[in-house]
Amino acid sequence: MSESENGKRQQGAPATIYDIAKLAGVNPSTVSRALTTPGRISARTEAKIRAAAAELNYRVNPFARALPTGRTRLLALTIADITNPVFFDIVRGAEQVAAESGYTLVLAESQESSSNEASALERILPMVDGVIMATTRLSDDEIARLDQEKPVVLMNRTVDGVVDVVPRLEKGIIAVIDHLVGFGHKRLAYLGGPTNSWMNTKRWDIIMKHCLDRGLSVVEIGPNAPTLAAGKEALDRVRASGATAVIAYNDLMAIGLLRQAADQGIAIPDSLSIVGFDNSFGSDFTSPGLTTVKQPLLELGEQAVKKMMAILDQTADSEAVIDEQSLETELLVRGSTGPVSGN
Amino acid sequence: MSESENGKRQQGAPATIYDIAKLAGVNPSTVSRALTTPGRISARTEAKIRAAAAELNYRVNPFARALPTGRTRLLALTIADITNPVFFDIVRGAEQVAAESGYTLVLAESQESSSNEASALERILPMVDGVIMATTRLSDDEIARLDQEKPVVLMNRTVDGVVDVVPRLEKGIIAVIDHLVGFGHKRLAYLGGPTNSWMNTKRWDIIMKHCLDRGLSVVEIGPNAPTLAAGKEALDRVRASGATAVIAYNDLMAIGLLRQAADQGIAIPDSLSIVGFDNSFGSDFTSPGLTTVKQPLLELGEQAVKKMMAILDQTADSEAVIDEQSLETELLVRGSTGPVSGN
DNA sequence: AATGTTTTGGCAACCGATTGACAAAAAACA
DNA sequence: TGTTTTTTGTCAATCGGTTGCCAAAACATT
Repeated sequence: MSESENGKRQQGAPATIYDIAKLAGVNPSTVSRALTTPGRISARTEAKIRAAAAELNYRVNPFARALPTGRTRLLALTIADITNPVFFDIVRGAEQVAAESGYTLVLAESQESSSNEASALERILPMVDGVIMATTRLSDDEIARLDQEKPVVLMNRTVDGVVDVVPRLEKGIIAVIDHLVGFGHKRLAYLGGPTNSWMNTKRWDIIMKHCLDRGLSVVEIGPNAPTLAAGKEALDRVRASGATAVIAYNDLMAIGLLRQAADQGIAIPDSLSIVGFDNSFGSDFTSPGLTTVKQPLLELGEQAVKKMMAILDQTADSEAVIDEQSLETELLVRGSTGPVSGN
Repeated sequence: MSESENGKRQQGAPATIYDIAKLAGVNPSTVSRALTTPGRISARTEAKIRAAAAELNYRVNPFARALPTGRTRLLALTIADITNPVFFDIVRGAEQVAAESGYTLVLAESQESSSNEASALERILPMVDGVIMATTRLSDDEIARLDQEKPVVLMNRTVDGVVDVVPRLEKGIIAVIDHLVGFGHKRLAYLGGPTNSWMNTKRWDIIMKHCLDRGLSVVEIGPNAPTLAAGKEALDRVRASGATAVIAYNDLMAIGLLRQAADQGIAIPDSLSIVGFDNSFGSDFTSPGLTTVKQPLLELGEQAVKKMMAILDQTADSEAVIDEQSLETELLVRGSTGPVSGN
């Protein structure tokens, strides 16, 4: 912050194709063709133009390009709460695939509020080519309507008519339940997440079904916010339920339980087995580490963007890419589960 | 994915000011004025136009607007590694202030690589009004050059002539050292971060200075990647150094030390006191919780965007906003530090 | 009623690219 | 050499807004 502060900061206005045209002695449209339609212009002229472009340090103006083409190469990614580490790998996977294809991600955080989400989307929608919803609190109707305007890819949720990426839950959940049964648990609890979370309902349904099949008793405790604090608060209710093992809606809540138990001097897993969902960042920070149903988060993000690309530039194999559902959940055993002890 | 799949997904092309003009029976330029320059157009006409706009569900095309004005209301935020939870609150704080002012953030992750960072910026630069660098691996020169093209606000780093937001480190660091001295520690270690991190050098310099002042011995162990894994790996070196307390470059590394110690059955803080930096997400997941030098991360993000706004729309108090440096670090004591025990 | 002043809205150029249509130049063929 | 075909580059319209300039309309003043 010195002398240079006063007045304009950027002097050299960025070069345009008109500048290049002048320098190379051709028409602007020739420049455009040389740069975007390889082969359309003779090699000699193209080389001359590229040299001029390089000399002027030219970069296309994405807006000027977006205007006639309608394509911005921008993708919206909506998440409920950036403070939730599940999004780490989702975002990273999405980022990577997007960058490879020359797309850029714009993050829209809703902070768990559907009105926030709607207004953020309102703002971004006109400038993106599509919307990827990692976690959305919007209703099915709103999502379907959105999909009318711009292509949508949903993660971890299904809405009729909308493309989605949903890892199969069954495998992981069956493995957890078998794991707990193997330790002698007979009374389970499910610590539920937010009401308007599609995934929450789904997880509970499948858990309940498989507990019934095996003659285990299971109760749902909730709904709760999907946060560390909510997990802490819920510990008393979980213990009161008489369950010897609890499966939480996500890792954050499970860690909350774990932390609260530590504070109260309750031994984990001796007095209570705890399982989370997602294997998100931090689930191995605790002592003991958290047993969890791992989601392929990185792949989730990757596949969502791949599907979006398939929708956007319809190629031969688009159909196949869009219909692919290859992701699975799996059990990851750490120290927070163990044999039921005589209580 | 049903009947509606085939062919176009979006039918109703978004409304333009021309559509509104036709519906309201006025000239397109009048529509533009009515919508952007309140007061320029008579109340009656404006009302008519707004009604028409509402009826057509009109939203400005940001690109069409950006073309003549050169302002996109998009801000780039560069971070080194989205997997690092320090960014949670930074991003959230930045997001919030940006959204209030009608700006949208575009995240650019460099994954700790300066070439990645450069290429991501290359892609985004033409479409943003400014760049906020939360953690950058670029050199001073590169940053200064960037600032020539588009306004830059730096976080946690200082480059001559570039606007920055840097919390004062002294207060927090002095408090830690006094805290450790109070517990009887005489031999400290600093577990260093990456070489090209400005902040790493800064932290080490200040720690060293104050240790010297108090006649404590201190060694730097590093450089290291700023990751959990690097922290784990470093434990042996830390113990070999004979230090009774270690201050890590960031919380992630400190947690790595903590986890590794737990795995090896080394009691914390009895055998070794551990301190982190940042108070980032997850630093209270561990047992014991991590003592850390807390950074005002949310405010950091907020203030960075505020400064950017001040640069972008020069108002009366811009100077004051840009020059403000009010943030402080402070000590947050949890369980990972304690009295030195006879070893 | 005549004149002056302020409001209000329209015209047209412009931002920086893309692209269909076409003419000039070059190459291929007879 | 003359004709046809292909290649190459130019012209001009277009995307959807913004904005300086100007004329018409409304209002105020004498």
